[in-house]
Amino acid sequence: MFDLRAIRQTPEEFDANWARRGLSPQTPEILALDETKRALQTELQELLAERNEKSKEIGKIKSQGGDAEAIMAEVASLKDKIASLEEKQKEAEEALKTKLSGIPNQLAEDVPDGPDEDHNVEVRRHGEPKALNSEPKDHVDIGEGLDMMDFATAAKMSGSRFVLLHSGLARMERALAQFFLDTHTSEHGLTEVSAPLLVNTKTMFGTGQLPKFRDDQFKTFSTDYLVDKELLEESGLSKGLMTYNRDLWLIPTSEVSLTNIVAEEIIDEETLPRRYTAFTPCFRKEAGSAGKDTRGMIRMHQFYKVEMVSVTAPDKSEEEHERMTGCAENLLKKLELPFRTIVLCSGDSGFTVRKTYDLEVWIPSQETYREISSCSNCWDFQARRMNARCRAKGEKDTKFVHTLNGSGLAVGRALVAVMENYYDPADGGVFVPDVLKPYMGGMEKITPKG
RNA sequence: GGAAGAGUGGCAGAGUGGUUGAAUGCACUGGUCUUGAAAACCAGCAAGGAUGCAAGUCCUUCCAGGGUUCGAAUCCCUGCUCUUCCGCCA
Repeated sequence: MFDLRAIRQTPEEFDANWARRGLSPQTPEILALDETKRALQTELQELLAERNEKSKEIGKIKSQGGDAEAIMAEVASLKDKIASLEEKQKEAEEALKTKLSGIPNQLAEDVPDGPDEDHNVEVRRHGEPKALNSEPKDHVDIGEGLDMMDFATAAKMSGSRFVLLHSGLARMERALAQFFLDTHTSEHGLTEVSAPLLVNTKTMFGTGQLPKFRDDQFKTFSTDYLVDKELLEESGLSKGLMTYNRDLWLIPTSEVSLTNIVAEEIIDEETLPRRYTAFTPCFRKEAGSAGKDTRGMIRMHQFYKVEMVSVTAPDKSEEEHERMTGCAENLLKKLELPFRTIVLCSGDSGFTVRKTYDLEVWIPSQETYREISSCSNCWDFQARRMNARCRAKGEKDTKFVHTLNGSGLAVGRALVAVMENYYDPADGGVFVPDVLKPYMGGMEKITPKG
């Protein structure tokens, strides 16, 4: 969300920034809605002030035993006017909020301009892809060769974009997650959190998944709710029943749960930054990805991810962004996987984001780098949506915090990367990276069953 | 799932229809005193918004939504959360 005062002052700057994402000018509509809302609000407040004053007078007269009939009638006559203005004001406010909640974040100045992912800019590179003396095998062939990766059975129970892992691969997935978490907590100073996987609508709004990306989310529903909804429609009862809502959303990333920890809070600025990490499954509809990455484990409806989230004071988020990206890179270095870091261009940057670094790991079978982590500075965008603020000692005013999130790392994709980069064509096995051995009982290599 | 109770400012906790945005205590901030600190004393201390050059004025908010009323923290309805007990369960 945005600072309306700032938009009023320099609308052209906001439009120019949004234009970098390919948006047409947004401020004329925003300012018009804002104008309407404020005019109604002022009018309403004048009436309310009149009502309050006269009501107080009635109280005074009555306490002195006088007759207040005349003035009571006067106030009563204001009632309808106030009710209708209240309605209009609420509608105007709603319209403004709807408009604002669908507009993406402002981009940082140093985000390169460009229409799509082909215009992202490489920042640095680490490691060299190994020269292969045979055709590279992709992770599906490797996994099925090991008899430890099973898409068919997953499809039977859940449809496409699900998978079962067995034995060594299942254990390696777990080992990766443990290794990531332990490195974050012991070396990077993050606090491990175990948080809800099902969250309410307000929470999904806070981090920006709703309302715009509704179609990408999985939603649960409860029969209780349906019963009540039917009752509601039949009875034509008040809207009050609508607030009874046990429907929950499956998190698409633990960024949602971790960032919303500070929703509605006022934090002592001295206690910032807060740095969280969590290992959770993530659930995504992948609605817009039909036909994309249909083979293998790259794009699943359910996958594991270790997430990092930082909450900082407003002047500290840029350095925190670099730090966070470094934490993710550190994991790939320890795994000895070749990767590069890129900065996303304007057209490829996400809705909530001011600036994003992607880490891309080398995937031999595709002879290219593929995304394995995305580290973003959301600035005050999410904080405004979830009303998360901080206050410096001795200061009266509160400020919106800045929030950042990054994968550290996507576990499924990390498994893919390890399988392909550590593949041994001699026997179809997969060497265990040194850092994972302690997590796999000292195992040196995953070898085919039997 | 059933029963009972409760949700008020950073915390604790008064307040059951009328100058209550809210007593009091703690915490916090400034001051007096002190070599310094503590104690004591004095003063200040919610958030969001509208309007205005500003000083200020006004509006909203006592879990949330709806209702009654000239007027709601206070009365009614619905929901949510928490506590205790029972049931069920990993």
